[in-house]
Amino acid sequence: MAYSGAVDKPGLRERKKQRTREALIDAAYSMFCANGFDATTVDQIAEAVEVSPRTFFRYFTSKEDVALSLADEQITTTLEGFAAQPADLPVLIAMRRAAVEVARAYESETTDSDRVRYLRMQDLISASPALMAACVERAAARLDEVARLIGVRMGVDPAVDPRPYLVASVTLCAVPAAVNAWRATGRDAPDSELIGQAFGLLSAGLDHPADLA
Amino acid sequence: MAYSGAVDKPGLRERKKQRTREALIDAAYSMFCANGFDATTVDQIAEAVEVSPRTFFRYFTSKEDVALSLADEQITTTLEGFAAQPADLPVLIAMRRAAVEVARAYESETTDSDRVRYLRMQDLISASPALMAACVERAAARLDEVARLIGVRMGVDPAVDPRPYLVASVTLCAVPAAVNAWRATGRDAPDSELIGQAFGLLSAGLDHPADLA
DNA sequence: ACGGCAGATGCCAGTGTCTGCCAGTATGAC
DNA sequence: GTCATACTGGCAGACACTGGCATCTGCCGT
Repeated sequence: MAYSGAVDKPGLRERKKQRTREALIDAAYSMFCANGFDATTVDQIAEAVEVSPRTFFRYFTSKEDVALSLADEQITTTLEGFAAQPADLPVLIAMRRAAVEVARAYESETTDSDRVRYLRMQDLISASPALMAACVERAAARLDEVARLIGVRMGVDPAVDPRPYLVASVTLCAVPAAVNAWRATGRDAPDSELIGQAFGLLSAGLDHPADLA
Repeated sequence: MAYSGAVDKPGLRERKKQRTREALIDAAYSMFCANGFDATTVDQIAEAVEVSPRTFFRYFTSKEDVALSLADEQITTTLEGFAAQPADLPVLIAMRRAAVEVARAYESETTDSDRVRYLRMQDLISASPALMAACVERAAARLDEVARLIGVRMGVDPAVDPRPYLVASVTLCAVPAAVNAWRATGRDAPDSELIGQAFGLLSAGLDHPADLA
């Protein structure tokens, strides 16, 4: 290496790739928000970044992929936070804390572009059924992983006791849907609070009335 | 009308349409099961029934549609059963009863073709991510309808109180996912039992241990 | 510093889903 | 029998996505 200042310089090729990837995401989000997800074609996104359409598919496996790349990171971060919670916490409480932490982190993001992009993504997913489906599909793909983590905390084996799968399903699928609906009801509380409330209801049992604070 | 014997004869045209529709579903299921969902093309299905591919799309909006036509009916039936439950039952209990009833009805279906087709559908959906996604997309499309029904029973307005949406999401999305995972764990209990257990856990609150009977 | 290597990209052709459009045919109403 | 209507087929085309091949460029050993 030339001079050892940085910990590990990624190399020119790698940086260029990263820039292309970011540019594709940015262009895609702009156009999705301007014209809608369905009305935006891959060709248009590629043209905006001045790469060939073929190249787009070398960075993202599908049109949905570019829209949900942020959501994926979010899930990953949440799971890391979940695993790091104190071991004596009940499962849903631990999951709630992790989810709320992540939402708060995005909400208080200093750089505008990150925070705005996060909010845009929420709206995009809400607006497009195709995206919503893709979102759940990706979540389902991680169901095993999540169930395993939950099983560890519950002290049971997901292969024998199905409860981890139930909790995993609820977390991955029902909570986002509920938060989405919640936002639709007009309350403009930040997502972090809505997430907290959704978990609260689940934790208490859905049939028992709970205060909505 | 010609002669008023039957209550309302659907007419030749209508009957022919119904036959075409059934034939398409049958052919599709056979080929899906034989070669898989993805490996089966619309052209092949159309050719098997001797209609043009164009006509296929006049009966079904997509390839997924033909595979999920049964699931749609199932949801509809469940919702009807839900609305018919005694009004003093808690929401999840009522939903559980309705869902279990429907599953039982299919399991004890007298005509083999219906029962077999139901089981085939389950396996198809489990096996194909694309189908799973479409399934969720359709469920999401009915979220408002379900939330409205639940709101009536809870005595709250879904436009103000988001809890109906939470329950609806859980019912439409988390429960099927959990049941699916449950089946994957190897237990070969009938779906009706798995559904019942899943609702039981939700009703009690996910953090409290519950017997899995 | 040079040359070869591997990865990144572009271009092209092709598959498969799905949608308008227009014309031909069959059904039901009179 | 006649006519409007609905159903159908065939065609052209948009769009997502994939494989193959040629080209170029950053990377690395010598």
